[in-house]
Amino acid sequence: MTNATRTASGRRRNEEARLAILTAAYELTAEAGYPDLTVEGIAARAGAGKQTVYRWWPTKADILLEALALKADLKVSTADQGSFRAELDTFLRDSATLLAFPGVVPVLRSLMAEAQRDADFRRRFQDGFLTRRRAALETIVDRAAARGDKPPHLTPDLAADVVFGLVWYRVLATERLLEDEDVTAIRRLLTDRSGKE
Amino acid sequence: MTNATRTASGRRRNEEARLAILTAAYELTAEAGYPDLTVEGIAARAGAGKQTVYRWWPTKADILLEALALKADLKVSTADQGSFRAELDTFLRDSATLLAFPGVVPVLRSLMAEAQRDADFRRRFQDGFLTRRRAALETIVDRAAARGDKPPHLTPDLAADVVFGLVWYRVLATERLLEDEDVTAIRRLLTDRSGKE
Amino acid sequence: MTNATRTASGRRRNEEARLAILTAAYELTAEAGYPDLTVEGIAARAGAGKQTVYRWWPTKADILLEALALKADLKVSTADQGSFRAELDTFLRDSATLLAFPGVVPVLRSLMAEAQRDADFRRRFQDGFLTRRRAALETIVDRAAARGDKPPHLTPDLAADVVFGLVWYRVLATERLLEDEDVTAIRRLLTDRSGKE
Amino acid sequence: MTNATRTASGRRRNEEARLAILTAAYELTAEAGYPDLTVEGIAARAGAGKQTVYRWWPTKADILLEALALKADLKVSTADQGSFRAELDTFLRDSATLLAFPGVVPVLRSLMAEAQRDADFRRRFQDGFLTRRRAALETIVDRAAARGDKPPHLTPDLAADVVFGLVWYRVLATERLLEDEDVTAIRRLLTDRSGKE
DNA sequence: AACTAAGCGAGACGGTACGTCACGTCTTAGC
DNA sequence: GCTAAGACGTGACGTACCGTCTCGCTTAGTT
Repeated sequence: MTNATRTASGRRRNEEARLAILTAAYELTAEAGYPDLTVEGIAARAGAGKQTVYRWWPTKADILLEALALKADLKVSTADQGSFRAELDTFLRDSATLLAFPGVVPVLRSLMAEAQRDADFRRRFQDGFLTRRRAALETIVDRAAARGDKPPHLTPDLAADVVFGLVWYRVLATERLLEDEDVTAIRRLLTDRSGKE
Repeated sequence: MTNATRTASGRRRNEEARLAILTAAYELTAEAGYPDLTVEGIAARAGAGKQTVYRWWPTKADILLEALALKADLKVSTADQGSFRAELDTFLRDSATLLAFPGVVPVLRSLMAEAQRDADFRRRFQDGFLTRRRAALETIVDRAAARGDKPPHLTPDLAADVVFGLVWYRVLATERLLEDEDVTAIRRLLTDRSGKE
Repeated sequence: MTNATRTASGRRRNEEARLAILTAAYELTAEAGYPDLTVEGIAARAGAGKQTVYRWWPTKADILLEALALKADLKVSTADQGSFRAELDTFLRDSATLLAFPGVVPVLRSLMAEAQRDADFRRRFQDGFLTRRRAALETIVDRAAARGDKPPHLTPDLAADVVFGLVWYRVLATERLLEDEDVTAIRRLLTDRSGKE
Repeated sequence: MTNATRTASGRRRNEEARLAILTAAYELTAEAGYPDLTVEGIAARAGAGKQTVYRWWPTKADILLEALALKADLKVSTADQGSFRAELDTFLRDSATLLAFPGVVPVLRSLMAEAQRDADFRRRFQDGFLTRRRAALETIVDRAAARGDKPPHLTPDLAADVVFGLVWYRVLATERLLEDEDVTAIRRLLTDRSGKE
C-alpha cells in the first residue's frame, strides 16, 4: 500500500542554486532596478539555467519576495513593554530600521508595483508579507485595548491603515523615509486621547 | 522687441487623434489592465499610427497620466467653509468620489506601479499629480492654522502623509476603498486636539 | 490675345531646388551608399521639402538617374575614324573614363540594383540609360559592317552583350574596373576574324 | 590529445525549421519579389519565430543565398570531354538550364541587387557563389591550355569575364535569357583562333 | 552494481511587444 | 501656386525577453 506522498526518487533540489538565484535577484534589483531584472539575467548571474528558475518560482516577483525574507531581517518586536506608547514606538523604529537595510526599498517598491499588475502575485504578496506585518501591529493594539491603554476610536484596522499607509506612501510616492520626528508624530497622533464627538 | 515665438510652420497637431489616443489608453487600462496595455493596441483602437503616439508621449504611462486629467474631474473643493472639520470632510468625500469614478482605480494603480519602475516618469507623476493633490490639502490645513482651528501638532505635511498614505494604501494594498466610516475616522484622527505630551 | 500655352499661373518650378536635389542625391549616394539614401535626407541636404521631391520624381532612383546625366559626361564618341578597331578602342576607353568619374560606380550600382527591385523603374532605366548606350555601340558595328570591316559572326546585339556584359559584370560583381589590358583584350576578341565553322 | 570540439550542450538546431525557412524565402521571392520579402513574412510562412531567423542568418539575402544552393542543383559539369569546344558548350548549356529552373532568375537578381547595397553581403555572395562559378569555368580553360586546345590570347580570367558578364547582363539588364543561338555565338567567340596582331 | 527518475546548465524554439525608421500623403503659413 | 516645415497612418525593422522544449550530464534512491 503506497502512501500519499510521491516517492522522492531522483536528484534532490540544489540548495546552492536556490540561494544563488535569490541573491542574484535581490542584488540585480538593488543595482539596476526591477525593469532591468530578467529571468535570463538572474539565471546568468546565478550560474543557473532558466529552467531551474521556472521550476521553483512562478514569477520573478516571487523570487524577490522570497529573497526579501532571506536578505532582510523582517522580524519586528511586538514584545509586551507595558504601554501602548512604548510598543508603538518600538514597532515604528523597527520598521524604519528595516527600510534602511540596503536594497530593501527598491525591492519593496518592485513588489508593490508588481502586485498592481499581477492579480495572482498580489494575493501571494498580501499573504506572504502585507498581512503578516498588519498582524504584528494589531497584536500591539489589541494588547493596548486589553490594558485599557487605547484611544477610544482607534481600531486595530485604522491603526494599521494609518501606519502602513504612511510608511508605504513615503516609500512609493516620496523620496523621504521614516525619520525620528516622523515616528514621534505618528505615535502622538495614534496615542492622543480624544474624548469628544 | 524680441520675437520669442518660433514660426509655427508645418502641419498642426491633430487634436482629434490626441483625444482618441487618451480615450483608448484609458479604456484599455480599465478593461484589460495595464500589463495588457500596449502602444500598438492604443494606436490601433485610436485609429492612429504608433509614431503619432511616440511623437507626443514618452511612455504609455504618460498617456494615462494625461488621460486621467481628461477623464476624471480632478478638482477637489478647497473652498472656505468656516471650519477645518467641514473642509476636511468635504475634501475626503470628494476624494472618495474621484476613486469611485469608473476606471480611476486601475489607472491610479498603474501610474503608481509605473512610477516605481521608471525614475523619469516618477518625477512627472509627482509633478503632474501627487504634489498637486498635496497642495490642495495643504491649503485647507494652512487656512485652519490661520483661523486657530488646527490641532497643535498637525503640520500640513503630516496631514498630507496621513491622508494620502491611507488612501493610497487602501488602493494599492487592499481591496477596500474609502467609505463613510473611513472618512469619519480620519477626520476625527486629524481634528482631535492633543494638548498633552 | 492669349497664346495657346497654358496660362502659367502661380509660382514656377524652382530650378535652383532641382539642381540642389540632384546634387544632394548624387553626393549622398557616393558618400554613404544607396541604402542610407533617403528622401528625407536628400530634402534636408538640399534645403527642400519632401513634397518638392515627390512632386517631380517618382522614386529616389529616378533622381539618381537624372543626377547621373548631370554629373557625369555620358557622351561617348562614335565618330567615324576609318576602322572598326580604332572606333571600338575609343568607345571602350571613353567607357573606362566614365567609370573613373567620381561617384559614377556607386551610382551605377545603385541604379542597376534598384532596377532589379522595381519593374517600373527598370523600364525607365533601360530607356533612359541602357538602350542609349547600346545604340552608340551598334552605330559603330553597323558602320563596320557597311565598311566590310566586321568579323563574320559578330552581330551588333552580340557585340553589345559582350561589351556591356563585361563592363557591368566588372562593376557589379568584382572590385576591378576597366584597365588598358582589358580594353585590348576585348577589342582583340571582337575584331579577330574567324572563318571556320 | 586535444579535444577541439566544444561540448555540444543545449538543445540542437532544428533542421526542419531551417528547411522551412529556406523554402519559404525562396518561394516568397519567386512569388512576390524581393522588395515584398520580409523577415516577418518568411518566419510566418515557415511557422518559425523571427528570432530563429535572425539567430542563423544575418540578412534575408543570406537566406536566399543558402536557399539557392538547396533548390537548384548548382553543379555544372566540368568533366573532361576531350575538347575545349565540347566542354564549353556543356558548361553554357548547363548554365542555361540552371537559369530556367523556376525561381532562379528572380533570386539571382535579388542577390546581385543586394550585393550592391550591402558590402558585407557582397563578400559572402562572391565567396559563396560568384567565385565558385568562375572556378568551374577556369577548370575548363586550364585543361584546354594543358591540351594545347586554347586560343592564344584567351586567359581563364577573360573567359570568365566574358561568359559571366554576358549571362549576368542578360539576367539583370534585359528580358532575354540564354538560348541555343547565344550558346553557339559565345562558344564560337571564345574558341576561334586569332593568330594575328 | 545496474537501473531509474528527477534536477541541472545550456541553449534553441515560437511568440509578442518594443521603440525606431522611412515611407508617401496631407495640411499649414509664407512668399 | 509652389515652397519649406512638419504631423499623419503605415508597416518592417532588428532587439529583448518571455515561457517552453530538448539536450547530455549528474546525482540519488530503488532494485
